[in-house]
Formats: sequence, C-alpha cells, structure tokens
Amino acid sequence: MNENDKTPSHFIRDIIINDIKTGKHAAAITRFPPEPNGYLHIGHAKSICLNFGMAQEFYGRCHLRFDDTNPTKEEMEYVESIMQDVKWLGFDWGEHLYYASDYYDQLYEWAIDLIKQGKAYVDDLSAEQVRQYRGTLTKPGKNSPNRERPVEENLDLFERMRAGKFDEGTHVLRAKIDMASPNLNMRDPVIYRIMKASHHRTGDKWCIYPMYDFTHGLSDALEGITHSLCTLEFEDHRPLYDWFLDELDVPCHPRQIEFAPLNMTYTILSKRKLLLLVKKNLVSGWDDPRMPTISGIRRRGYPPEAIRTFVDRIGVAKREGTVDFSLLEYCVRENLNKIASRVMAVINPVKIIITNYPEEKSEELECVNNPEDPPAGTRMVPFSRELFIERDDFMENPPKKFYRLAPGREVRLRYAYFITCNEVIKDKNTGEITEIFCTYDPATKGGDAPDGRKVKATLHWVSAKHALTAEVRLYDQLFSKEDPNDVEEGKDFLSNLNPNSLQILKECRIEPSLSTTKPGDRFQFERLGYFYTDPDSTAEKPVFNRTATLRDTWAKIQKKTES
RNA sequence: UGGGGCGUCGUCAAGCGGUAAGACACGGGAUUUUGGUUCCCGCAUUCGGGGGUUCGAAUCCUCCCGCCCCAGCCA
Repeated sequence: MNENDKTPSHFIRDIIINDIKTGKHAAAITRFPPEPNGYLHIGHAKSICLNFGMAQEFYGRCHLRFDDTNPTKEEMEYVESIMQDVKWLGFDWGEHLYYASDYYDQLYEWAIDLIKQGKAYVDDLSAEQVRQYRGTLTKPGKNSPNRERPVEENLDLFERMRAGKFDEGTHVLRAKIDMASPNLNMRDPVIYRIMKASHHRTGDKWCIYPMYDFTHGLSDALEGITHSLCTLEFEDHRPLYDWFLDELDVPCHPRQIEFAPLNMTYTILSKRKLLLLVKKNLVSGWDDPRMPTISGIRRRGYPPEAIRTFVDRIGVAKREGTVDFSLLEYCVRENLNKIASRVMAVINPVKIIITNYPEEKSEELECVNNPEDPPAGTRMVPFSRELFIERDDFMENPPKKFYRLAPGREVRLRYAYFITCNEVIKDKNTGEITEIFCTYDPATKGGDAPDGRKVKATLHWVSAKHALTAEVRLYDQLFSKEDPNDVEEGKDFLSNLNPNSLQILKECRIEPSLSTTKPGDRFQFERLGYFYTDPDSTAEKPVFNRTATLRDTWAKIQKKTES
C-alpha cells in the first residue's frame, strides 16, 4: 500500500493486521468462491478486490475456487466468463485454481466420519416433512423420527444413497445438532442430497452432492485459508461453519468474517434478476453495456483501474447501504480523463459551409491528442469548406445563456478558425435546418485571434468530405428509478426499466484518424464524452459505445432554467 | 412477541473516553482553444432517541425506537 494513499483502513484489514502482529498468521490466505451459475457483477468486484487485495497486502495469496456443488445450475460457460472477468479486473490466482468438486472424495469421507461419530444421520422424511419438523422462527423444531438411527444403518443407507439406490428427494444426510436452536441453520441441516444430474466437471461420478454449508468451510480448511470473507447474509451460518470444523479432523480452522454487500443506485445486482433480463431479451446479453456485470461494464468501456479505485473508495464495513452511481461514474471519468485520446466526432451532424473558404482547398490542422498527457503528442486533422458540427451547437433563437453558434455570432472551431454565422437554410416542408452559411477569419488559424478578440464558445467539427461514417450507441441508466425495486403493488422491477436506455445513432461523422480504431480502444470525443470501440466494430463500419458523458454544466443550466 | 446484524452530513465512510477526517453529490467563485480538466470556498455545535457514568461521551452503562437477514434437499 502506498503510504500517501489515504484510503482509510477497514475492520477486516484491522483484524488481519492484528492476526499478524500476534503471530496467529504469517500471511493472509484468502479465496474468492463464486458459484458458476451466472456472470460476475460489480458487487462481486468488491469481493474480488477485497480478497485479492488483502492477500496481496499481507504477503499471502488468493485462491479462485468455484463453489460448484449444485450441478443443476452450473455451467462451464460461467466458469470461463468468471475467470476472464477476474483476470480483466487485474488479479491473478496463479496456480491456485480450485473447484469444490475437487474435494468430493474428501467431503464424502468426512461425512462418513460424522456418521461414525453419531453426529449425522440419514433422514427419509420428505422435503415437506423436513420443513414442518424444522419449526418456525419463533417455535422450536421437532426431532426427526430417524434422528436416532444406529450408526451402522446410517452408514449403509448413506452408501446406498451414493450408489444411486434411491430416488431424488427420498433421502438426505443431516448433521445432528439441535432442533431447538434459535438459529435455524443449526436445526439438523441437510449436508448431502441426492441429485441425479450430470456435473460439469465430475460428470456422472456422483449422484449425491454436498450442500454449501458443509462444503464451504471444509474447502477453506483444506486450502489453508486464514480469513474467509463473505457477505452479511452468511453471518447466521458462521456457527455452522465453525461446527463442522470443530467436529472434524481438519488441517486448520479459518475465520469467517462478513462484510456488507454492494448496492448501487439505478442498479440491480441480483443474479436471478439479471438472468431474467437476459432471458427475456430485455438486454442484448450478459455483456450488454447497460448491464452491471463485469462483462457489461467492460463492453461499456469502464477501465478496470476505475473499478478498483471505486471499490477502494466505497470502503468495507458491516453497515448495508446504497452507493451513489455517480461515484462510479466519477471514478470512470477520472481515469479516462488521464488516458483517453481526444478526437472529434459529430454524432448529430448539421452541415456548415464556409462561404469565403476556397472550394477545392483543404488543409491539415494540428490537434492535441491529450492535454492531460502532453507526451501523447499531436495529430493532423483535415479542414475544408464544408464541415459538420453538432446540431445542438446551433440555435436560431438562442436563450440568454447559450453561447454557441447562432445567427450573427462568432465562435471558434477547435484548433481551426473563428467563424461567424451569416445565414440559415431550412427545408421548406419540415422547417429543419439543412445548412448553415458562415464566413471564417483566416487570421485566426489554429484558433487564436491576433487582435486578442474573444469568443465564448469552442465547437468540435469534422470536414464533410474527409469524415468517416460511424455508428454510435448512447447508453443511459437501465432503470429510471434510483431504487429499481421500488414498485407499485402488483408490479415488478421490470416496470422501472428506462425505455430510453439505449439510443443508436447510425449517421455519425468522425475524423479520419479514427479509421484504424480497433475494438477495445478508448477515446474522448471532444465535448461529448468517453467512447469505447465495440467488438462489433469493423474497418468498414466503426461502432462506438458511449462509456460516459463529460460532466455537462450546460445541461445543468438548461435543466435549471426549465424548472 | 426466536436468533443474528446494523444505525455518524443527501450518499458512502473515518472515529476505539479528550471535544465530528475524507470522498461523491450539491452550491458559489477563479482559470480554460473541451460549458471538460484543474484550483479555491461553502456544506453535521452534532453522531437514531431518552436516561445515566465521567472534569469530559459518537465512543462506556441502560432502556427505547428504526432498518436488514434467517423457516431451500440454493449459494
């Protein structure tokens, strides 16, 4: 950690520092344990940064372990996307790639051990009966009639479960703990169930699969994890996590520590709901740039560094809250401002003609690539008599605070000349402005007036005959409400979908230097925002995604005067 | 009305008995060939509420209030 980095500490770091100070541990060995049943999202990024971050900071390592104990929900596609996403975020698990399914044999032995100790039993109650026997939040449960089955019988039954002699749902293995515990997790939890499903890694070797609670802590112990970091909802599971480790002969006893999961305004971070958006084709896929998935924000153009900074800034605590989306966007802009090359692109073109500029002439003007990064140099951009500017940069009857182009007004074309608007041509039928006639001042080449006169606005532009055509996809919040789950009676979160979250512009005009852009490039389109070259982009038809707009003071002024 | 957590600025979040950090947002101003960036300035006499302990409390005690999680053979 950089001494100058003022990122405040947090309670988990404090715990680890103390464990090292007291000699309990020499290093922090952590793990990121996703279930491969969906794509990772920004909430997982918090966990990833925390786990890998603590390991890095405290001389240890972080394992990537797939918690794959439910073959009916898990797929290889998810395994692959998760690995790609963790790498993209900038983390490396090295040799330490594991799967809970690697431990099935050991887990099975441990289950037998529990049976032999008289601490687990096979139950043939139906799922419905198990539920009834469990009791309620306020009423204790009742012991299953099978609870006192002899060890030998349990061993035999469990072996037959494994051998596939029973149907799904007919038998389970349960830990014998306490049916009267106020913690429901301790009321003889199921630790193995029969699932006649093929597993994405073990195939048909098993027809019984261990449950999360049984698997997780034991896997941690097997890997020598020191600090097992998870989200708040597992707090109630900690006594059970500890119980298995206490009852079995394990290599070590990791400490589970819970922290608050991430929530963000205008965003949904439930795997189930995200899956629904994909299945209903309400988005183009898991990597739709509007999705809060890692693959979505990658395609949107958010840099991994910005995500890491964001996670640092939100902190780690036990208090559950909702982070302002604007903080994420701030981190994205902050990073992009430093690294993105500036280019000129007109996404909503209107033609201007410089009437006193020679018909056939064109010239190359020098433009700065990134004022925040002088070594990035300059490039030449062609200028000619006919240009395109942004439709929004001209108003025939401008309000007081509008200081862009208007009849009779002089403005600067960035890196080019001062121009003055003389005449507006409109379509006779629609009234739409088709052309704007201007004159330029040759003495202002480069954008400075030798006589020191000022203009109030600088516009971006492209030369009509040199410009390339591109598709630009403008993205906005997927949901129009801060809390997408805040809905009227009888409606669900889908009713809060923002109908204008995607706008596709196919006739955008971009400067010729962009002809060589490749998917993954990041740019700032001057005065518009940050853009990312989409994987759909080709040399013939470039496609850009708007990552974020620039901060727009003018839009704010407009909004204020409206209200 | 069982158990487990959590309540400090609009939002995150420090604070660990010595008199409320920081960031985002918001509002003002300066500089600017991006109404961008950068830079200044403002923004909790008060820590969910009431009692108490103490020279001194956001921090300790106590009662109360509010919010979240748990009754999958999901993770």
